[in-house]
Amino acid sequence: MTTRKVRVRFAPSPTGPLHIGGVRTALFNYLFAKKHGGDFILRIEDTDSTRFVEGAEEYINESMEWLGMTIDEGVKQGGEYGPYKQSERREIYKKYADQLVETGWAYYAFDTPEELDALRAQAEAEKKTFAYDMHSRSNMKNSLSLSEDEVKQRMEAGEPWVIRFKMPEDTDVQTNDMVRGSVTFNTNTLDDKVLYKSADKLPTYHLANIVDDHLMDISHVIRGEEWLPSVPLHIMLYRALKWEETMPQFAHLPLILKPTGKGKLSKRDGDKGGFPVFPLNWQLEDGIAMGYRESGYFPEAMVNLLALLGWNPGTEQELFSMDELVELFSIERVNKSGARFDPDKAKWFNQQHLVRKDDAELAELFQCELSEKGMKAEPGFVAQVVGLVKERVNFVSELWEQTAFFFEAPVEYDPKVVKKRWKGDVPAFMTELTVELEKVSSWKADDIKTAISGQIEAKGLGFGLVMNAFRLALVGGGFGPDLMTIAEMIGQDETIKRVNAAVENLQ
RNA sequence: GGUCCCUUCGUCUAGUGGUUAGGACGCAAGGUUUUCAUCCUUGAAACAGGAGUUCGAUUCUCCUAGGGACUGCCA
Repeated sequence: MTTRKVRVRFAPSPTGPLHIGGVRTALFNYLFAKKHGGDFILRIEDTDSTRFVEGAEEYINESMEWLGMTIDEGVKQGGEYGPYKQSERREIYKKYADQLVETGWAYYAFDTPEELDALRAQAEAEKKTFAYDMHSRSNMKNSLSLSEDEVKQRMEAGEPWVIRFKMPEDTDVQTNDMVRGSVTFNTNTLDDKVLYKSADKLPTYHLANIVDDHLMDISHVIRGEEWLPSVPLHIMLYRALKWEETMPQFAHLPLILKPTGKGKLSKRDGDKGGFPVFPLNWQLEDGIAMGYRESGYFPEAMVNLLALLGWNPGTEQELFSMDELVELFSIERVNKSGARFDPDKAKWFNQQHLVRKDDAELAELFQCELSEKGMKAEPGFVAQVVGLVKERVNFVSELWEQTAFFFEAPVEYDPKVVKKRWKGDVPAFMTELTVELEKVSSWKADDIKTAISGQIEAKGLGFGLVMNAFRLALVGGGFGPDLMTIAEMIGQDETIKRVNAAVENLQ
């Protein structure tokens, strides 16, 4: 058996912003493709004309680009297997739907949605479940129960119809899932799914999916666990179309669950917990759905955290670049059980990636924030500042609150610190200290320290007491990196000015 | 209800027929730091339950319980 080229697809439907679970599915597809030197295809599954959302397709493209998942074939990229948008492939599906009817694998049905709803409601009232299946199909309005003439008549009269798959009886369907192993279903529990609808001349997901995967020569289908129950239908479809020989291999990924409580992660969880569930911001009628990008996450951090939700390389390494993930990824090491999303750990991943960035790169990102605040600073200076504090922030957006004092004198002083540090002999001493600071001829951290230490000793004061007050004057609070370094960086004049200002303001 | 899937610290997970069941996030304590943070050290914390197979099961099998997905002319 010759091993065929790996070709996988990510096939979202453009009904809104891409969910984090969808992003992970895309990522695993991408990693698998690249690991095996294969193609990563983006197919837009817009077969539900009623759920189409403007802008969703562009959102998907932008998300993939931001995260660094390069698409080999797709609507924008083109390719030899196009079109890559299902609404542009109508004729193709119609042909195969007809073929299934001709070969007896499917039939026309005229039951209206309202009739079916009524039957479902009725069944529910009797605590039963209605299914359009091998048991009920003969009582329904379809080409199996109706005479040929009547079928023809209804169709010629323009009555809407659908094509349903005629699920065979009592057949065991077995699949060898790449993450779950052997799974078996019996067709007796399956229903006759709609494959095609005349109303909008479009197939449903099931038919479109099989036809496209076959025609696009997809080798592996990697998708969420919610698709597992439809595997037997899909296998039967491959069989009915005589494509079983080249049927792709399936892999069903575990779900991403809520941080607390039950069920799979949803948009509401993000709102409640204050963390993003989407890669990019998405405008809603009643507000905005937060995105990772706009929340300050690095794309590589998001990729990293998503990769480890349901997969691990078996070592104790937790931080990976996209290249490393491609190198190490294997579908066999994907977990079977659902993974709860942990917002705290997500932050940690971002912090880890932030610390690992070099100062110049971070400085560049920080410059944007600075200019928004009307601050101008030399790139070299900003890089130095960033280097001093990057270990104490999770996001670029937190940089300002840690470094504002490098760019402007404190506008206010932390009252708690004032109360604790600015008392007794301190104010008087600080005034004297400015005189000493004036005298420092070489404004370097070490020299400043020597000067201050000498003065403290001469006065017999506590080192800590003075230093904390000095920090309060320069920073406005009790935080920040090494104080002497701060003094050196803001300069001699500014340092003295701030001490004087503090003495004046904190009487 | 039916079908299918899943089950190791609170969370993400490693792991093996014989281990002190390992790591990470978070949490707690201590230390370093003139401060905050970092950092370091330490600690608490798990094999869902019951049978069976076996000299020995967290590991293999079965059952139970719990959780989840699906059950649309949605994907």
